[in-house]
Amino acid sequence: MLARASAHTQVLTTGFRAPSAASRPSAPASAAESLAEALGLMGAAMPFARNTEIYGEGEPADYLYKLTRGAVRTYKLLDDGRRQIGAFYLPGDVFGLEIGAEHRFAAEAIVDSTVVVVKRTAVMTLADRQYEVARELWAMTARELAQAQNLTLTLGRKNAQERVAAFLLEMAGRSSDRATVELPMSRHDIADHLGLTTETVSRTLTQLENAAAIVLPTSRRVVLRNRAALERLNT
Amino acid sequence: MLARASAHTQVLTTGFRAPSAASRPSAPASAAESLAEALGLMGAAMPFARNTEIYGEGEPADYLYKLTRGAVRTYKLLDDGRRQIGAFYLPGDVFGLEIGAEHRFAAEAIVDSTVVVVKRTAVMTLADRQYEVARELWAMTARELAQAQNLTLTLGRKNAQERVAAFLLEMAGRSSDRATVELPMSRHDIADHLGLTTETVSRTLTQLENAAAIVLPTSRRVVLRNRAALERLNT
DNA sequence: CGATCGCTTGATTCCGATCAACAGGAGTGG
DNA sequence: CCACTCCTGTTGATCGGAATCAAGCGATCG
Repeated sequence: MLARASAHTQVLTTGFRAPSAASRPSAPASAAESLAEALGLMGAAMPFARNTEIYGEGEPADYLYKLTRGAVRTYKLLDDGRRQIGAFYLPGDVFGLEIGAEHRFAAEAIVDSTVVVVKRTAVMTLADRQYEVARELWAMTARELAQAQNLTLTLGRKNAQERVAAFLLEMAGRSSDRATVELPMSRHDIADHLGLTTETVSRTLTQLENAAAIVLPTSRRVVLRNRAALERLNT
Repeated sequence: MLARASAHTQVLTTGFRAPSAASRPSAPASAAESLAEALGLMGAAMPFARNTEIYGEGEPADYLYKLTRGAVRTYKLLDDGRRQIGAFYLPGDVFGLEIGAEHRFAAEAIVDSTVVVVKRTAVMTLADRQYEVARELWAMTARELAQAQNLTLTLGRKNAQERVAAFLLEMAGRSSDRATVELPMSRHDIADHLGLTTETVSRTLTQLENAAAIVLPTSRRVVLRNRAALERLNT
């Protein structure tokens, strides 16, 4: 990512002003809870086209990212091309936060997206001064940990139906409309997140529709018709 | 865990003295790196017999734990008894650190073990005052995250041989002797960590032995004979 | 308008699960 | 001390769920 690296630098040196928004009294709830929001004011918005890389695995983690439009996947590859998608990010989510020097996953835009790019040193400087910021960075890592640990249970011990049900419920929990899920990602992406194949994801969604648990108005829109049935699969 | 809870309270109120060891100049390397060591001085040692619970999933996370002898597993259960072991802990490891109010996994002693139990509020108070402590708590969570994320790749995309090879290499990396691994846990535990069955773990170890990648002097001792072969399976 | 991509469905294969038996060892109680 | 049981691990036979191989259908795009 050579061209993009310089693009980062450029927008950041012109656009970055460290407004220290987390300390403003007008911030919502607590200062800590607003860190994700404050990050949106600390960096510069950058567009990424569909299927383009935001950063690669092993690259220096000099920035963190807040998604404001679109959708992002993070993933690891085995050398023969097998892929594990660690997480999907939706608008409002922060990703790319590392404590080490390098990104442990690669990140790509799933659809055309806009990302606010924030220099890590700026955030760390803030954390040095304000305990609430340091605490919130820790909390972000802890939330990612909880999510990764839940995924290990899904991948280690659930069958295809249970995996897909868990995925739909998780996506529903993150959407504004609790009952309708818009899927920005392909069946292949879902498969690579759930440790399945495209065909199995497709078949399983069809099964769930036949069982009246969901409706598929289009392939990228899922209506949860019988949430209890899905939750029964989820435990 | 009623009897145990009061036991915790008792030993802690008598034994806890907050020596603030992390700030002593005699600490090894950096103050931050010695937090795990300092924890050993902040709590009271408690013995746990083989297969006994240290804490349950969903219990209040009022303590964190440093293992000084034995081995520990943390796990989640599905309601029909399927189990996913999130991690194994060996002497020197810290576990049970949460940012939320509750333990997200249960913890059990695999063999007779000794654990130093530290009140979380004591550590958090220290973190409020010393940036290095807060930073090290964050780093501990980040290390657990990295480990959980690596496990998702294993569980989502690797076959049985690759899973077992990854497990052996990870255990070898944590043992003093790089080439010999002592396994405190049963085949069943390994299976529940790797998303396999007891039989498949056993068969796979036999295959690896037949392929001259390992030797099994006893069922609980593994000698890595051809590390390159294992690493070829690991990527 | 042809080509490519994403999705679905069908047929078949295969890896690991399941079911089953047995051996060795540790612990227990007589 | 021995007889017994229980637990752990290994190996064999069979099964089954998801992967693989294959085909076809729209929708999108150059």
